[in-house]
Amino acid sequence: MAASSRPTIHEVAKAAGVSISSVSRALNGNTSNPEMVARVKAAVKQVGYVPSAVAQSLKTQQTGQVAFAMEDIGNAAYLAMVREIQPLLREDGYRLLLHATGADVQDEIEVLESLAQKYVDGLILCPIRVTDRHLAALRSPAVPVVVIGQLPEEADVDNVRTDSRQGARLAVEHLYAAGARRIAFINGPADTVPGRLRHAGYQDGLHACGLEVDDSLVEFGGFQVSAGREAAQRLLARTQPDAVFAANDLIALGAMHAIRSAGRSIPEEIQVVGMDDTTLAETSFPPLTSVSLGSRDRGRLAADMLLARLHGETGPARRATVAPSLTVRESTREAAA
Amino acid sequence: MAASSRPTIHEVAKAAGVSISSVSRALNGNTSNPEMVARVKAAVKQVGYVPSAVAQSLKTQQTGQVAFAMEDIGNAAYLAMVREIQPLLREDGYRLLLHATGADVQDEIEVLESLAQKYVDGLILCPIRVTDRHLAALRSPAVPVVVIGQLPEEADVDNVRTDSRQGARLAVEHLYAAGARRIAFINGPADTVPGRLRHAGYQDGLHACGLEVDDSLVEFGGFQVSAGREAAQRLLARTQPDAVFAANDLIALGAMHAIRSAGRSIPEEIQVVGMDDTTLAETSFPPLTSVSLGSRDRGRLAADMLLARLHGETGPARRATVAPSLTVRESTREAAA
DNA sequence: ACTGGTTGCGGAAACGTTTCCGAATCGTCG
DNA sequence: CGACGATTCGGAAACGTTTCCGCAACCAGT
Repeated sequence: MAASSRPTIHEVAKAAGVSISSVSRALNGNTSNPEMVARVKAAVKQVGYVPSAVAQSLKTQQTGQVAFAMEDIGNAAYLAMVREIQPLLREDGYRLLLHATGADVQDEIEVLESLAQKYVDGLILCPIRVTDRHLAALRSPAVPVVVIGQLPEEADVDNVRTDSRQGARLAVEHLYAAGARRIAFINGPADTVPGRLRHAGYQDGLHACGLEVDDSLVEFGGFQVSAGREAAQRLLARTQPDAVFAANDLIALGAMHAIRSAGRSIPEEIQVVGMDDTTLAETSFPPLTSVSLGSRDRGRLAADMLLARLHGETGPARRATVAPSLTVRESTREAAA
Repeated sequence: MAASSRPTIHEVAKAAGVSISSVSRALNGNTSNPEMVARVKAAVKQVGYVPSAVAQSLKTQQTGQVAFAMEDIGNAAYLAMVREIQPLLREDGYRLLLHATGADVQDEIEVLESLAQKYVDGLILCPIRVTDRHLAALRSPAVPVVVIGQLPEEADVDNVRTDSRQGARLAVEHLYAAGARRIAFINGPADTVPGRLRHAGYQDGLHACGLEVDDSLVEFGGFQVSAGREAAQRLLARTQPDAVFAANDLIALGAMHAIRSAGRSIPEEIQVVGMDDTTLAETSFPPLTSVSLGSRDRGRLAADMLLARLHGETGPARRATVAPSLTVRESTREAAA
C-alpha cells in the first residue's frame, strides 16, 4: 500500500553530491549560490524527497498546527467560527485541529493539559463552563491560548467575548416595542455561563420595559432543537405568552415548531426571537429575527490574537468585545404603534 | 507567558536517579519492577514532565493524527460526517485535523501530496471532482487514504460511496406517486460528480415513471441556499412545475423560499424534495422530505476502514456502499390515489 | 604578494524520544 | 559452590531535520 520508507535529506545529499547542510540551506533559502540551489532541487525531484514535518517540528520547536476546542461542531455558532478561523490560519501556514469536547469539563481540562505535549503551537478554546481547574490550567499554558467566552476579570488570558446579556436585553426590548407584553424565555441549561447571562439579560430587558418578571414564563432545557420544542410545549401547556425569546436559534426553531403544532401563528399570535443569528435563522420559516453575537467576528478576532502571539507578540493579555446586534426578520412584527 | 522550556525525560531521569531508558520503559509499561515505576512516576510529578508528542512521533513514526478533507465544513453532509468520525478517532487516540479545500481541485491535490510530509497517519478525503491528478496522487499515498465519494472502478483505494443516482430516482418516483407530473430539478454545478449523478438519477426516475424529459424544468446553480433560491426564481418565471426536486437540502430550502415568495403553497401547489436529509430538513417549514444518503453511516464506515488500516490491516482496497433512502416529511403529499 | 574580510560549504551537535544491546545482578539448580 | 538463565538497567544509537562552527577558498585592498 504505502511505500515502505520515503527518502530523507541524506538521499538528496548523496544524489546531489553535497552535504545535508547544503540541502537544508538550499531548500530553506539560506544560500546564495544559484547553482547549488539548482542541483539540490534537481536531486529533490529525482529522488522524490519531501521533508518530514515531524522532524522539522522537533528541530524548530514549532508544529505549524493550531487547535480549536469547542463543545460541538454541530452548533452553528461554533461552526461559523471554524469557517472564519480556518482560512486565516491557513494563510499563515497553520493547520487546524478540532477538538469537540461534548461540553465535558473533564475533556476541556484534558485538552488544556495536553498542550504541554506541544503537538500544537496554540489553542483557541470556547469553554462552556469555567471552573477553577480551567483557570489553574490557563495560568501558565504551554502554548498561547485564546479563550472565546466570558472569563473572570482577573484571568490573565487573551480573551474574545460578546455581551450576550446585553444581546438578550435587545431581544426583549425589540419584542416589547413590537407590542409583546407576555414575553417568555426558553433558556439552555441554567448552570452554564451563557445560560446565566442570557437569563440576566432577559430580566434586564423586562425591567427596562417596565414588565413584571414572571417565572412561569421561563423554561430551561438543552441548547438543541428537540429541547426547544419540548420546552415550548411545556410552556404553552401552562400559560399563554405573546412572544418567545429563545436562548439560541436551535431552541427557537424547536419552539416555532411547537407553536405551529399548537395552532398559533408566527408572528401574528406569538412572536419569536432567536439568538446567534446563524444561517438557520435566514433559512427558517418564517425567517427568524435573531440576536447576532458576532460569531464570525469573534472567530476572526480570536484567530488574529492567536496569530499575533505566534508571531512573537508579547505583553499583557488582550481582550476584545463584540457588541451584539439585532437582525430583524419576519418572525417578529415591526415596532407597533 | 508560556514557560520557557518544559522538562524533558532527562530531568526526570536525574530526579529519579535512573537512566532515561528506564524512565521511558516505566512510562510505557515495559518494565516489571514496581519500585522503579513508582520512583519514576514520583519524579515525573515532581518536575512536571509531559512527554513531547513531536519527539515521540519522530521516533515511533506515528503522529496520532488523522486528517479529514472536504469542500466546506459548512455543508451539513460533511458536518454530519465529522461529527461521526471525530469520536471514533478519538476513541482510538487519534486527533482530527480539518482541511476545508473550498472545492478547489488544486487544494485537494496539495492535501494529497502533503501527506508525504507525514504529519498525519491517515486521511479521509471527500473529493468533489476526481481528476487524473487525484488518481495519480492516490496511486501510492504516503499514508492510508479512504475516499468518500465516487471513484473510477480501477482506482485501488479504500472507498465509501452512496448511490446518489439511485437516490435521485427515489425522489422522482416518490413525487410521481404523490401525483406530481411536472417535476422540476434544481441541480448544483453540472461539472461535479454529484451533479452529474443526480441529474442522471433524475432522468432515470422520469423514464421509470413514463414522464418526458423536459429540459426547461431543469436548472443549474451552486449547492448553497442562495443559489437554490435564484434557480427557483428563474424556474418559476419560466414554467409551472408541480414539484421540485433539489440536489441538496440547501438548494431545497432556497427553493422553498422562492416558491412561497411567488405565492405558491407547499406541498399543495408545489411539492419539494431535498437531498442529504440533514438536520435542516427536520427543522425547516414545512419539514422537508429528503433523500438520505447516509452521511453519518458513510462517515462511520470511512473511519472504520481507516482505523483498520492504521491497525495494520493489509490487503486489497475495500469498498462499501450505503444505500439511499427516502425520509418523507410534510413538503410532499402522501402517495395519492 | 600578503593580509583581512567574505563567502560557501561540510562536519557535527542538537531537538526529545524509543529501543537495541550488552553488562551486571540475582536467583536457582545441578 | 559454581555456572547458567532470567531479569533489570544503563549506554548509545537512531528517527530526520536545522544550525552552529570552522575551514577552505576567494576577492579586494594595500
